[in-house]
Parts: sequence; structure tokens; C-alpha cells
Amino acid sequence: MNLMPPLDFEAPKADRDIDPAAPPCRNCDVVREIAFCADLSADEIKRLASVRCHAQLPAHFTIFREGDRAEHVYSVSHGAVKLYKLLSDGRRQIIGFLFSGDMFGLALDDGYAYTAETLVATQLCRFTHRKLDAMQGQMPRLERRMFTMTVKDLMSAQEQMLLLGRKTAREKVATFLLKLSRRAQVQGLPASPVALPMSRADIADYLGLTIETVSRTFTQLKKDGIIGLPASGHVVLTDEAGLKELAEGASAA
Amino acid sequence: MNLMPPLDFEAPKADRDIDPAAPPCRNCDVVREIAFCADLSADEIKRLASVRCHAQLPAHFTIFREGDRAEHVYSVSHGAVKLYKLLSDGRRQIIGFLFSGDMFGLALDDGYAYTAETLVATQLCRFTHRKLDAMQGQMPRLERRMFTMTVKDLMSAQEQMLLLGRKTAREKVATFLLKLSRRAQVQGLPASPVALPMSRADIADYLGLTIETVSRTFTQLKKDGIIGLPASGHVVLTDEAGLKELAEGASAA
DNA sequence: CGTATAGTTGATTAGTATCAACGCTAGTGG
DNA sequence: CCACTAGCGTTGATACTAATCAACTATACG
Repeated sequence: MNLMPPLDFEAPKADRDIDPAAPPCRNCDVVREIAFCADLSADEIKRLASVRCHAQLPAHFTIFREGDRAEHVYSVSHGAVKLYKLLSDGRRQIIGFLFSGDMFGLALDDGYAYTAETLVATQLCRFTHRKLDAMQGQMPRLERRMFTMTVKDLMSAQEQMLLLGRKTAREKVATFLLKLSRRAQVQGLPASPVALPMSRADIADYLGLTIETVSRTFTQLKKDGIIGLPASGHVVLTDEAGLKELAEGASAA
Repeated sequence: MNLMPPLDFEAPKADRDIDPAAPPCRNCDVVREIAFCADLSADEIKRLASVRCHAQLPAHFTIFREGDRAEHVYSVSHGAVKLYKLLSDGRRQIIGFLFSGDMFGLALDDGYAYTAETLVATQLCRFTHRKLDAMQGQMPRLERRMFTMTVKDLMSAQEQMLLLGRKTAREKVATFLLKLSRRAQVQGLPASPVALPMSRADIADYLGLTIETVSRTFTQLKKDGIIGLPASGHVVLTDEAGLKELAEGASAA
């Protein structure tokens, strides 16, 4: 099992590096379309902006920890974030990788249910739950949007349950690569040379495997001509149809 | 793996047995508190009631299938329901067991993402998405309530990811029993002789195990004096503290 | 250029799946 | 009313996937 503790053990001072006067996100065009700011009127965006903070965080920065009092909701402007839960002996399950436009930090009373950490240098939007709640009823489209995004997250989580409970290592890796590829396309990036901003350990903890099994599976898929591994951190989907078959569980080779 | 197809292969005629004039739920007192009808004003409940259907369904009845056009949202009044996803070769993952007050059937465009089937004779409330959408903005507390319930479902799904990806068979079963026990308490039932309305196959497909492993694990927990198995379908939590330790991953015996 | 970290590969083990047989329970028909 | 049968659950023997342990290589960093 994995004994990797969070990489950043400083007191969780999320406020450091959060500058209310920081400029808005870079790739706004794409993000505006998919983030929870989508669908809003100009007026609504203005009101929302008044309770928003931007932050530029370095890679491997702990945004908050499981159990921390849940004060903020976040939206990824640019970069990548992982969310994970830990067992007492250090076993870790990554419950999601987030990219531009994704939202996280929703919680009910009991504090955050997971730890959030940047994978790479990341720009975030931050909103306080309190202020959002105070605007409750005034921005129906925002509430609606957050609801829809949460339903989508739930369905994605259910897909992941199927993966974790019933798929083989090979199927898990295939599904993972396809998911990353589709996510890249949503961002307007090419489907095929997919960037892997996360480590093998992260992939393993996301798929319920060990580092070694992930590595072996990559190698095997490469040997079978299904993927290419040109450079560390990048995968070419040579045979996307083959990957899809694998991902859906066409059990025989 | 499991080759269990849905038990009911009739065309999905959910309308059969759905009688708009049927009486409202039995254990309303409890259900009203926890269902999504909670928090509503009398007026809101009245309006909601006007778009609601009740249904009394037999055990092992398929309510809808993965991929069906998503027309309704459901709330369990009385009974128990399982939700599951299938791989093409029949492998199955149960993504949730639902009881009184639980909601299901939310979907985005692409049809239901899972199949829903009763475990026992079950009474349901049904609402059409269309009519609920039409009331959008008019019943903020209802929307809020559905949102909160979805967030709760998401957090529960994330817990289950940790279970499926990182827990051992023993830990999985312990976690499952505790979860059932806590759910029973919410319904005002005793914590300890817990009813298991689902088969070993269902439990296995919920925990990402096989029937045999579930059976063996129950036997082992009984030998260790942690649980009692007085009759089929019931479990006594003899050593709740021990179960909790197990569930949290206190790895050593 | 040297060291630390991440990733790959190999050998072995362990936990759970698979295959198989058997017992129990409940429903059925004589 | 009771033997019969079907399905569920349990138990045992064996197989196999992925984990563990270990060594080595490649990459990044000071």
C-alpha cells in the first residue's frame, strides 16, 4: 500500500499566495464556457466577482486538508488539482483529478471530506461558502449550475466505482487514458498526445493499483501497440479503438 | 465475475403499478424528515404533491435501466432499492443501496447512468423532471434540498471509492455493516440486529468482491466474535468498536 | 558531475477469484 | 402433510492477478 503523506506539511495557510487584487484567469475564453461562471448574466458575473479571490499556487501545494473547516469553494482557472482521502495507516485513494473549469470544496458541516493539492502550478478562484449562501436565491442560474456540476461529479464517481470494483488493471489504465484524452479535448487540446501531469503514484492511487502495476501495464500496452510513451509525462493513443474496447471490458484479448 | 442479468426482462413499463390515486407513504413521519420533501412549507408540499405519483412495486422489480431516457426522479417512501452499472460481459457494480427518504434518478441528457431495481416490496414517489424543471425558481427550498442531498450522495460515493480501491475484504465488510447499522438508526431502527435485505451476490457486487469471499468474511468475523449471524438476513454487531477499528483500517489484528 | 527521486523490471508472495461440492431453506406438488 | 426440487449460502481446493520486496535505470536538480 501507499505510505505517501501529503507533500506539504506546513500549517494549512491557504491565504498565503491568495491576493484579491490578482488578475483574472488567463485562458478565460475556454474556462468561462465550462466553469461554474458559465451561463451567468453580466450582472451576475459582476456580483460573483465581488466575492471572489484569485490565487496563483505552486505545484504540490496543499490547498486544504480532509477535516479542515470548509470555508471556501474553489474553481480551477488554470492548472491541475488532485483530491484524495487517506486511511489511518497511510493508504490513499485519489478521488479525482481536476482541470480548468472544475469546481471543488463543497462540504456539509463536517469539514472537507478530502484533501486538495495542486499537481502543477495552478491558478484558482476562491469563494467563501458564507458569502455564496448569503446570495442564495439571488442568483438562481449559479445555483443551478453548481447543482448540475455536482450531478456530473456524482455520475463520474459512479463510473469510477465500476472501475475500482470490477475492472482489471489493464482496463483501469485504458479507461484512465481515455478519460484524460476526452478531458483534454474539452479544453480544446488535441486528443492524442495526452499530458500526464501526475506521477505514477498518483495514477496508482487513483486506480486502486500499485506504482509497479501501473508501470508494467503502461509497458504492456506499449508493447501491444495500443499506446506510445514518447516522453515521461506524455502518452500517445495509437489505437484509440483498441483502448475503448479494453475500457468497456471486452474481456478477451 | 458476476453474470447476473437484471431479474426482470420485460419491456421497461415503469407505469405499470403506478397509480396516481394511491395513498401517500406509510411511515411518513420519519420519511418527511429525511426525504427531499423535508424543509418545505405547506404550500410547497401541496404544489409538489400535484406533480407526484405513488407506486407500490414488488420485490426484484426493475424501475428503469441504464440508458433509458431519464424522465423521472424518485424518492423511496418505504422499502429498499439498489442501483447498479454493468460491463458488457456482465460484471456488475452496485453503486448504492437506497432506503426510506433516499432520492434517485437524477441524470443529464444522456439517460439514466445506472439501473434501478427494488430489493423488497417498495413504495416510491415519482416526479417528472419536466414538471420539476417547470417549477424551477418557484421552490428554492426544494432545489436547495435536492442539491444538498446530491452533495451527500457524492461524498458517500467518494467514501465508497476509498473502500473499493484501498480496503481489504475484511475492512470492506466491516465498513458495509457499520454503514447499514447507521442507516437503520436514521430510520429510528435499532443499531444492532441489522437487517440485510440484499443477497450475498448484491453485497459482493457492492463491495467489489465475490460471493464466496463475502461469505467467508462473514464466517470469519463471526468466529472472531465481532458479529453474530442469528438468522439469514440479519447480523448482530457484537463488537461495534472492533468493527469501527477494522473499517478505519487499523491494519494489524 | 553527483545525488536524490521517479520510474522500470524481475522474483516471489499473498489475497482474492475461480472451480467444485455440499448443506440449508423455502417453495411446490403429489 | 411431507418428499422433492431449486436457489442461496457455505466450505474446500486450486489458480491467478496484482502486491510486495528488491534491484536497477533514467531523469531532474543542485
